Amino acid sequence: MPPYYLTTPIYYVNDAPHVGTAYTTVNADALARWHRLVGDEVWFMTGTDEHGAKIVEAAEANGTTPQDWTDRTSARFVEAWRRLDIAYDDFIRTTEPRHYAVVQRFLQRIYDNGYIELAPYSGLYCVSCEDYYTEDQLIEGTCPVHGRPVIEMQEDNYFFKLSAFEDRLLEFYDQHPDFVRPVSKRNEALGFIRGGLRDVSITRTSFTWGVPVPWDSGHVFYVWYDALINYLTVAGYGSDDAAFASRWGAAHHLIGKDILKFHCVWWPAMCMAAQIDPPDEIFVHGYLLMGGQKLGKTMIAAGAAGGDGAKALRVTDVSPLALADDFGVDPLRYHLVRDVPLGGDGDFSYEGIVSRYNADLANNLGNLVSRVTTVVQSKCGGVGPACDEGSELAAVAAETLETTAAAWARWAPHEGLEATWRLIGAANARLEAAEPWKMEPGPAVDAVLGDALEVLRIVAVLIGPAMPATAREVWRRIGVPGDPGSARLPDAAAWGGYEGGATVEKGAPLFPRRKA
RNA sequence: GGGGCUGUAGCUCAGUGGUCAGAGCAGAGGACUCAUAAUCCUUGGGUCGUGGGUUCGAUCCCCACCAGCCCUACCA
Repeated sequence: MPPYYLTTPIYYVNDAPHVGTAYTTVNADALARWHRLVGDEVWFMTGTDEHGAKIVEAAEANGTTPQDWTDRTSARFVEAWRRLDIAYDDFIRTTEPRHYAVVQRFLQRIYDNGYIELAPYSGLYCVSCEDYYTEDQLIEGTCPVHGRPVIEMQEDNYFFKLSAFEDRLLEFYDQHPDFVRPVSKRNEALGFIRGGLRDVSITRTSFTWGVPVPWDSGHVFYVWYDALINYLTVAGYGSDDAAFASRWGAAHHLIGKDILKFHCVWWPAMCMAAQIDPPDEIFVHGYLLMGGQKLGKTMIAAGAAGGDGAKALRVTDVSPLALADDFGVDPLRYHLVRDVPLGGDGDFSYEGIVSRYNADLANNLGNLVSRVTTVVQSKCGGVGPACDEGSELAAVAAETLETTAAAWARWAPHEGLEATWRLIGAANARLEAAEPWKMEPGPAVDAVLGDALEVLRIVAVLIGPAMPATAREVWRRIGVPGDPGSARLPDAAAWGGYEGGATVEKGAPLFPRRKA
């Protein structure tokens, strides 16, 4: 079993999970499940990023300590991912002792290698960004990101000598053409590197909520600088050499485009400085856009505050948990995986979810389950007949498996699902042509319905990564024992798996059609 | 200022230096009634953003322009 180590970004615990973070996490979970399905030895992690001045501020504003505040906010992510059926193997919090140990070990190594040095730094500082700005970067004297006033600050900071890695990074990119995908994002990273790299200030002395710098007790590491290292903590850096050797040789980061620079520029340079390999691959996805606007914390906050009445009120729908309550967990997951190609930006709208839900889930998959189980009741006494080994659908199923698998393998789960749905369409067409509901019970009816049941069995396997609960329910209704999540390709999708003789249940519609 | 991306049927998007530019959804017509007013069949003539250029020939190559988005040192 080839190892496959998949990571999401760790989420900053300043606010609740929103649809954007759910988008990343659900897609990562679906990809992890897909890799398990094809037999990879998957290690899938997510977590929360909990240091920095903003956390200290938020804790104070809420009348509590940073530790208490991060305990509470991190728990909201755990809960959200539980609700959304995220099957991670590890959830890391950057405030955990295991992470402190790895950060200190890793950065001590870089320090010992001579890539970190002390330098005085003074300038205009934004507390929210935790960063300095030059005069001309400011907008009317305020931070260009947050619009907040900056303050005059001076401190001795340790700097990571990022500038020393310009050539080595370019060389690495040259030798690893698939390091960053898609290509458009790789170009962006290359452009950034070619534009010249500045050394990065990586420590702070103005507060203590961070990982202490091991060689200088007055400093803590800057939050981003400790955050990236979480991937190593989970992989077992310095604590489990066997796990680390396996996982770090197969590390795949899924990230949003906003943090491209840290992952595609800083991170490989940090790895080089510490004499380990950079990760295998970084896949950069786009944003969900809503009415052309970035859908994020800021927008949610603005909406909650009032603003433009009708639109602002829809903000509650934008909570992934609210959407899950409304549509169901699997339909939400399906929408997040199916409707937006990973890599580009995508539109996110209530109408879009409803439209996709009705077309794919209610009319096609759900309705197919209903009609097949109904006819099995009336023509086969509720017992599912075996499929026909020589069915014309066997070839369609084989082609579907091939196309679906190829798509998932290249980070195109939306195309994978699209391909899977063609098999559902073929089954519907086949029923229409054969009209088993008009036939007398017998071998001919059995063959047609057995084939339809076999399609449902295979479809359940293939949709499992995106909709695990639905996959289980389909198997249960058609009488297939076990959990499709434990199935392994390609065997599980080979034609002929539906043996017949099982009790088929006609239940309520899987996905009741929604009114637009 | 610099860099990157996008602009293709009502909507969301595929796509290729050359026979009629494609899919899904929506819409239209028909069939059917097992099924969740579902399904199946038929139906898409859209200046492939605008103007040039290269070429025997471009939607796809080059240039300019227009429109929109993003990055330019810390919100997935």
